Amino acid sequence: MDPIPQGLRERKKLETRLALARAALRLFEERGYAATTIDDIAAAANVSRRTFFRYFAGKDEVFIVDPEGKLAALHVALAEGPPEEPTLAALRRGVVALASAYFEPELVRAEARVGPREPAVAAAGFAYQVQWEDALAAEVAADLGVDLHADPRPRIVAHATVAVLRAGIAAWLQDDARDPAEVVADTFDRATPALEAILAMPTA
Amino acid sequence: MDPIPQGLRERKKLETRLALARAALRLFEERGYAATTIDDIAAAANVSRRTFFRYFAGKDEVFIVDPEGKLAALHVALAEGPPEEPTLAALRRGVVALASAYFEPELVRAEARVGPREPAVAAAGFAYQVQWEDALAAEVAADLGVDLHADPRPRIVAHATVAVLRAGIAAWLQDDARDPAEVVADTFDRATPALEAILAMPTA
DNA sequence: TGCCAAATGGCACTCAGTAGCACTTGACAC
DNA sequence: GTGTCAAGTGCTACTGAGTGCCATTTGGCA
Repeated sequence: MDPIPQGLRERKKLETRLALARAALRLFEERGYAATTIDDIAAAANVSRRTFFRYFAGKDEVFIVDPEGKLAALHVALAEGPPEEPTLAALRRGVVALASAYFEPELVRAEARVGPREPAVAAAGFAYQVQWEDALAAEVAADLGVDLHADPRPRIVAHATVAVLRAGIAAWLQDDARDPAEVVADTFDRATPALEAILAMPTA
Repeated sequence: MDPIPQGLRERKKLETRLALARAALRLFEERGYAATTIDDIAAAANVSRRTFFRYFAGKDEVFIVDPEGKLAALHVALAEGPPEEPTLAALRRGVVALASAYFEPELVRAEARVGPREPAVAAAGFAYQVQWEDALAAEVAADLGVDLHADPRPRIVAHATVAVLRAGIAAWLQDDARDPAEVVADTFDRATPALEAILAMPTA
């Protein structure tokens, strides 16, 4: 999210979103995910149940902000390079874009705390990750000029790239001081030889 | 699933499961996922709504069979090698086990047809994939003697390995004639140099 | 100050998912 | 065969997720 929202309206929205997420985090840890209703979360955040759904798509996505915007940012990042650039350069821009776009540290930390104990929360986050993998795989397939269904390399390198992103975020969680995009970029650079080896895989 | 269930009871169970999955596949394609209720599916399969939930955990998992059993099979496969074997040997056994255990071609094809159009169905399948990635990552971390949260390699190689599995299944979908486990094993073998390159990643 | 649009709250509704209990039907011993 | 047991099933009732609609409030702006 923007670090300093413009008007009062935008500031209040951010405040409401964080209040809902904080309430959910607290309640999930106090009594568990299943035992917490959306009514509970909304009441704890002093808004109506109806408002909860105006901020989040569901109980399992209460730590996820604007997934459509993130996917759009990924697509933009993949498309904005020069036509002749190496395949990996586009992937690097993609993961860095995901790590910077709309990055809300408090929600990332909340998901990292609740996710391991509540599979539904982890699965919700993972569902969007699949879209990133699809976008990355399509980019690689187009770049190599191969069929996504016949050649395994685009999918494998896409999965590995998302794993790099997740590993980078995990490293950032251990060390808040650095910028998440920078940590992810570092991780990607160290993984580059491995990603190149995937692209060098024999195709048949 | 077992190709030839033992008694009448077991055969009827398999029949009911497939009837539900077939009805769901047909209805999803006819009128879409959201417009299909579980009542519709159960009615089309001539069972009660209550029975549907005795076979599947939810509408989004109507093509998924016994995920706990698959995860257990993975853990068994990872554990059964000799202590000194190479890390990749255990991973190979793991994905081959996943490709063979409880493999029901009709349901795999159904999920492949509906998944791309219905994100909820795809997400349900991928949710279990996360557990496999966790298991594989833990295996690799233990094998390398490193911390899963500090060293990115276990997660990246685990993601890539699951991508190999998915790519193998995708290849099998294009060519039913071969055994799925065999196709996955082939894909894994071609990816081996790339997986080794991931393990060779600099750690800091 | 007054208008407009965004945001919210409340209500009513559908449907997913669960619990409990009664009933039916394979499996198996005799 | 016959009886017994357990697995599987149907039915009913309930909670809670998620949505559509409309009235009300509130911030942005002329």
